[in-house]
Amino acid sequence: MPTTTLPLPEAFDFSLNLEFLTRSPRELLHRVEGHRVIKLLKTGGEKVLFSVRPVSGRLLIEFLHGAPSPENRIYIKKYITEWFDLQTDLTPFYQMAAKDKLLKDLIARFYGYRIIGLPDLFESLTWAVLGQQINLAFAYTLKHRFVEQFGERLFYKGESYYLFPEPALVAGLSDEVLLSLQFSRQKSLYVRTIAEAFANGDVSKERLSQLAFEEAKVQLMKIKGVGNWTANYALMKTFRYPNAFPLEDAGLHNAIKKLSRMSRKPTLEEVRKLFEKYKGWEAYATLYLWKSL
DNA sequence: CGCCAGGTTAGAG
DNA sequence: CTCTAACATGGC
Repeated sequence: MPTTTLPLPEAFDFSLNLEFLTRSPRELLHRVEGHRVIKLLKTGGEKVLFSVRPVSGRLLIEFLHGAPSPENRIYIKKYITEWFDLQTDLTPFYQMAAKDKLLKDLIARFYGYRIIGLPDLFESLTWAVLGQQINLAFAYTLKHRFVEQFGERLFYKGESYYLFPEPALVAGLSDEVLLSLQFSRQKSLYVRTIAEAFANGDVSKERLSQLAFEEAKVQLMKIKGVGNWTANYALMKTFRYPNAFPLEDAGLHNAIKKLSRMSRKPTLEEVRKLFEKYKGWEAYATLYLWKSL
C-alpha cells in the first residue's frame, strides 16, 4: 500500500485530537477506526481515500483508494497539515496560558490538543450556518442529512465515505428540498446564497487568503448569513488566524461562566475584556475554554 | 413543558 | 451606532 509521512510538532496529542473528531456519531466526512482516522477527498477530479495515524513521532498517511500521484500526495499532505494544525508552535501560547487563572489547568489537562481545522472554506461557512442558533447535536443531524443527500460517495470495504457537497450543486437546490431536511427558511437561504457566491466565483479561499485579517473579515461579512460569529469562525478554522475567535459564541460564554463561577453569562464587553489577556492567541484560548465544557 | 442552543438580519430609535 | 423582534425547532 502506498504511504507517506508528515513530521509532527512537539505539542501534539493524537488521541485528544481524535476525541474531537469523534464528538458526533453522525459525522460522515471522516471515520475514526481505532487509532486512525479515514477520510475521502477529491483532487484532480479523482476521489482519494486515505488514513492517518501516528507512528514513531510522525504521521503515517496510507492511501487506500485513488492514485497517489505526486500532485495528489502534495494536495493530501497540505490538507492534513492544515486540518491538524501541524505548523503552529504552541510554546508561546502555553507560556502565556500557564499564568492565566482560567487556562492554567486546562492546558495541563489537554496538552497537545489542537484546533482541528476546516481547510475547505465552503464547508466551513456552510457548517457554521448550520450551527447558528441551534444545539450542536441538531446541527450534526442537519449536516448528516445534507452530506448524505448531496455529497459524492465512495464505497470501500463495506463502508461509505462522503465528500462535502459541491457549491454548484447546492446553489441549484430548491428551498423546499432543504426545508424537507428540516432546515429553517433562514438556513436554507443562507446556505444557497453562500453556495452561489462560490459557484459564480465571487468568493474563494484563494482570493481571501491574499487579504489582511480585517479586510478578509469585511469581505466574508458581505455574504448574507455571515455575521461576525461566522466570519471569525472561518478565520479561525479555515484561515487559521491565531487571533480570530467567535466573540458571540454561546459555548464560549458558558465556559467562562462556569470557570469563573458566575451566576450569569458574561456580557460581550466582559468577554472582550477577558480576551485582551490572550492577545495573539485568542483562537487557542477559545479552543481550551470550549474543551472545558 | 420551558429554556436554550457554536446567530443573523432588518427595522426602529 | 445600538437595541430588538423574528426566525424555527430539536435536545435536555
